[in-house]
Amino acid sequence: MDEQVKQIEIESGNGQHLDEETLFVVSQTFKALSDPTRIRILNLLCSDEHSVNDIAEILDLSQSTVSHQLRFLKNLRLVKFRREGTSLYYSKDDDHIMNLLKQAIEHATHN
Amino acid sequence: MDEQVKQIEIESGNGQHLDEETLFVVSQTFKALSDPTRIRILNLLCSDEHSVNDIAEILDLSQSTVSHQLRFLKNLRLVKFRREGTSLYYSKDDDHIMNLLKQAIEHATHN
DNA sequence: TTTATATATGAACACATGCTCATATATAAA
DNA sequence: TTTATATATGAGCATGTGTTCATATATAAA
Repeated sequence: MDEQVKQIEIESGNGQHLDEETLFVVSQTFKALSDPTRIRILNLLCSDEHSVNDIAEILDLSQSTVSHQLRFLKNLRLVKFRREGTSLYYSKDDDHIMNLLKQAIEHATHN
Repeated sequence: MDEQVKQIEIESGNGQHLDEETLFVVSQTFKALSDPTRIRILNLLCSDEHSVNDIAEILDLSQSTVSHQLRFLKNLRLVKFRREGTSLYYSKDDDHIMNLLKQAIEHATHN
């Protein structure tokens, strides 16, 4: 890699100019984590996989709400699923972003 | 699923139950980081302090927009300011959250 | 096939959000 | 005081968002 490009990339998270695509991806990622319902779903999927109806029952949400939010999270590749009969079991699909959520929760509870 | 199993699942695993206040604080924090304009402002304040007009000029935003967003960020204690004459110099006020932003930017650019 | 169960989907609605515009406030200098 | 500069603020508007409701789709069993 070219040294100048490399230097720019190193500094990209340190106050340098952010290109439009990066800005979009970062804002979308944080938007996914900015809704209480999605936070609860991700927090539940932090440890284990769960079917849609399980998530709805555990978190006391409607099946439709859970399905809509899972689609949102799936489009951002934050969760994935596997089929077993008629059930779809969802689980986390981005450990780095899940770690951001964990940090924020700890930051909020430890103060 | 019966109530006892449901209760156990809520409190088990790595993802602990999130009370309403934690949920609110976490979602508000991520909401602050979910808008491109606020991301650009925070990214600019990552290294140095800047006056309102400086931020507006550097990022090509209106003075009103910058002031509104700074109030938003100040209410969440993500930024602070000091007065010097008629100018207000804003700077970061939460290194932990700034670190979350930095991580997300690096995650977005390194893929 | 019919029936039951699980999940996905789109429309509609209420509410939130971010920007612009005009104006208010605050400090400093003349 | 008057004037200039810097910042804050509220109203209005267009757009975005999350939920509910009804319904569609998909898989499995009878």
